[in-house]
Amino acid sequence: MTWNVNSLKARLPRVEAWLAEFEPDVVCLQETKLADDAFPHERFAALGYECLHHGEGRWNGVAVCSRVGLTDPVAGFASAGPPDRDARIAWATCGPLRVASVYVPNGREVGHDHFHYKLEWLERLRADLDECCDPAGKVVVCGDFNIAPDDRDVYDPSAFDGATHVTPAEREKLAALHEWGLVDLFRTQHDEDGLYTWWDYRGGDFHKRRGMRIDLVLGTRPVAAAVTGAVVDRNARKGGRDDPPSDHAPVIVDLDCAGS
DNA sequence: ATGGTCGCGCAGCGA
Repeated sequence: MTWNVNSLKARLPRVEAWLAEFEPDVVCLQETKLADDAFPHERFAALGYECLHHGEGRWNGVAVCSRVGLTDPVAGFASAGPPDRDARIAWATCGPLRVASVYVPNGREVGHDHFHYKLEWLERLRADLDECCDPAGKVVVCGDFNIAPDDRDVYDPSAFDGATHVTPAEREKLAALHEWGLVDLFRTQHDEDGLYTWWDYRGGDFHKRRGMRIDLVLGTRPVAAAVTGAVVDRNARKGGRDDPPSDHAPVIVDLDCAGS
């Protein structure tokens, strides 16, 4: 499962209730907005999870949590090179899977410095795969990509003309991940449009079904062959002042890992 | 009605 929680501090009761109900084996979180020493390891341990957190405090922050073991943790990019300026990726081995939780830079506006950072960040993610992973192995890269892979992943493509998340430049970087060997696991199960993972808080967008599918679970072909189902839990996007939701919903992919 | 919503943290930025 992957979920951009938009502050784990603000979302902890909701995340705990969700984990207790669905009991996923591997959990990737983004936008924890916590420093490492503020991560509630004991609360996750109480639910059976061992966690790797990579955070900085006010912004960003990612985690990989597992109840099937967690080894070989890497906080940040795994490949050679200078450290990332933000806390946006963490790698760990969970059972048979090599897993990355990623929070791809938003980009802000096309042409903005942050947009170039986004494109370079995606190139660096490809370098992690090239240097540290095998496309014949069982690798999962999931999280908030801040890219809608296709026009069917956006409620109104014309509303995003000239905006980030849909440009050819961003989609080409995503294509480079597919060329390496990653498959969009959700799309192995569902072809239709209108299936989103993020809705703006403003304007009642969630209730008007104005969203985007920008949270992705990518896996190598051996993983794709094991997929038995995939869903977005829209219910987790519901709620009001007494139980405020993240602006993202969790994406769950079921794998049959018998024999691995 | 010239906004609209969050989180962080206490102004205004980032999403």
